Amino acid sequence: MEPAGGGRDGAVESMVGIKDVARQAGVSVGTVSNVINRPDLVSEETRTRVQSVISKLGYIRSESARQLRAGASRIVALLVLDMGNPFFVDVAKGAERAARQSRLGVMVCNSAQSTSEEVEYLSLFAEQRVRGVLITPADPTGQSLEALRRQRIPYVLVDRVSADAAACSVSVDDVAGGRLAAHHLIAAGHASLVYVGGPRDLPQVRDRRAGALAALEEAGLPAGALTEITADRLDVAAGRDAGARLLGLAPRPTAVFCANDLLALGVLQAVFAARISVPEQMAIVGYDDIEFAAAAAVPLTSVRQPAVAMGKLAAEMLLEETSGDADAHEHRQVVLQPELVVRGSSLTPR
Amino acid sequence: MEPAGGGRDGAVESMVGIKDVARQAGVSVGTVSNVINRPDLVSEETRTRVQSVISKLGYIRSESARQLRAGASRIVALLVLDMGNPFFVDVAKGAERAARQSRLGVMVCNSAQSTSEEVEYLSLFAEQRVRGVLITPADPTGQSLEALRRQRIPYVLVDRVSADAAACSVSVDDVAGGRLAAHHLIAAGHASLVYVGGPRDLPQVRDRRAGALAALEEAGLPAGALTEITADRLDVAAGRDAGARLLGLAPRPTAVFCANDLLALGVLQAVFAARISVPEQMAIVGYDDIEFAAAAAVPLTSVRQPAVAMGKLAAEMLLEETSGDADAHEHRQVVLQPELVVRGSSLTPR
DNA sequence: TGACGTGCGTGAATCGATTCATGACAGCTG
DNA sequence: CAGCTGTCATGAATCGATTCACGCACGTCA
Repeated sequence: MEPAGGGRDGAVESMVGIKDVARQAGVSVGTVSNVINRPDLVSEETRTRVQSVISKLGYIRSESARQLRAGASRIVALLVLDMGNPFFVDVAKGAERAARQSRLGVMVCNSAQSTSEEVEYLSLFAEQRVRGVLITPADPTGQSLEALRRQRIPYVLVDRVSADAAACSVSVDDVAGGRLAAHHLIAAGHASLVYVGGPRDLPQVRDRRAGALAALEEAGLPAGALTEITADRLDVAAGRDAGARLLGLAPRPTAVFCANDLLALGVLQAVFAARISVPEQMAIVGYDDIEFAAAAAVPLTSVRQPAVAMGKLAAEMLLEETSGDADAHEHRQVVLQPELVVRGSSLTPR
Repeated sequence: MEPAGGGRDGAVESMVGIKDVARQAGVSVGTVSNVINRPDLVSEETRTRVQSVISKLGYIRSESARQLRAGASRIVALLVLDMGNPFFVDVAKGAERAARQSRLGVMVCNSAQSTSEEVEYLSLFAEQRVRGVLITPADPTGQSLEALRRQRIPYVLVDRVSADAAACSVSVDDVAGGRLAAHHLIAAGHASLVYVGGPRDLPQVRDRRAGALAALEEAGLPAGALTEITADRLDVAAGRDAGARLLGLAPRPTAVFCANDLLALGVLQAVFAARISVPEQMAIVGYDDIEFAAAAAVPLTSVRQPAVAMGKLAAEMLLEETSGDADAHEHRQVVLQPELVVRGSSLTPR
């Protein structure tokens, strides 16, 4: 295209490397590297001269080369279950924030709850020699984690507790969250409630239910006071289905606790379509406190998870693990506490 | 460290490289490389032997080294304006899908509409020598794009039209979308309507308004039939504010068209709180058709953008550009068509 | 004056894979 | 048998940065 260096600056030919800088500045490549990485080893004069050449040529150092020597890259991977769920978007925000403070990038990927996609991504991460992985595993057997361990890739579990303490983890106390929600409904005068759950193999779903049962027991109510509806996924459409089933129950329930906000929004929609007023005739509580919970036609009471904090903390723990000696590191299991946010969907009628 | 291959597998010491494979298999490193990259150059026998050593040692090739020679990495960057907007999440899904078919990874990052964050990310991408960048620019001056061009990083604009045709772009015809929405409301009998827009410098906001005006004109209505309310951001909270202002208008509007679904949800919530029934007393149309639009208490009529297709197409165009000769490539401006999805929030009363 | 320390810079080795010119060897032909 | 072709494998050069042992110049002190 362009004849021969006709352009304004020298950027016509491929990429300017450290050697070009060294030549222009009349120093060795080692010195240029020192200017960049250990400026205190270089004399004031040389340093400024090299710096100016760097900016004149628009030199950008190659991460590939740097990481080839260093052994690990400056990228942290985040593998979540569902990018469509605002909860995980918040986790990603937190992780990104923490990573950027160390000038690291975050590669956010979506396993969409599929074990095979998870495996595929993990192998991509291994090839990239990522600094570490933040993961909410989709694979219930734990083989994915086993693979990470074998390949000596540091990882931190997000929204999961590490069963065998073989890694760090950051999670939220789902039993406590379930208890908060159920306790709130019971205190409002409801003597029985419905739990709209999801796939049985999700720890979250089980724990939140366990918390609700605990709250019933504390209130002296029988376990039979909890009716259960099982959705097959944790999204809005599944919530609508669950809502329909809910309305078929007799006597009609007055209080519903959903395993997540997407389900709750679906339920709310079904209930609203049936012209049943919320919260007067039916109280609804969700879980996660996503932005859309507050934005629903009837703002949704929900159990807030510190999602951003969780992502941030997870990333920080990963950085901590990968910066010091690997041997000196002790795995930690951090469990954060959820918080009830009361809104219109569950206010006591009077 | 290790005396002489004493462990179960060799994985105890650091990382197994191509040299280890070569030694074990009794061939040269060049041959191992050929087995991986050009298997047809290697005899059946050697190939299987090397393959088996590879899997026995659990060899994983280093992307850093590979890309050092190749010059570019196997990562595509996606820089969006707002990760919290499900629209961009869908774009990301599409891009990811296309990228994975070529065994590329996507690094999704969030500029949060901040020019400075955008700049920071772009420099990270440059250091990483990413294969290319998919970007919805936050910087209105175009300097970010200028920098990309100077550094010879291929990029594709997403949800924007390239003004000077200096790059590929994939966008949706926002004027047509605005026209669709307004036409729908006019056809339902509304003789005037309100446009809830956002920041003036966003092309989307302007174009959708222009489309609405065009529809008015086509229907023989005066331009004054369009009242405008300007939100300062494009999120739910801003929508609530706009809704409050909307309700203060006299006479009360009967039809509202919002520049995006987040705004529309906010408006819907404000309107609902004021006990005004939708769509009987007020019709509302949004834009983007995010999942939560259908999930609203009154399902939201919205202009659907082919977000997933857009992300997919953008990624494919980028791959096309980066795989062939850069010189042979001709930049294309693809404009997709939006589609009206009619739901409860705007059904004609009778 | 010679020994020594210090401050600054050099240049070669290195990371792990790719690529290509070269060579070894087998099989075929005239 | 010499000459030629084609198939495979080799090993060295290369990508761009980091790192470290070394050397040079200068100053200080005994």
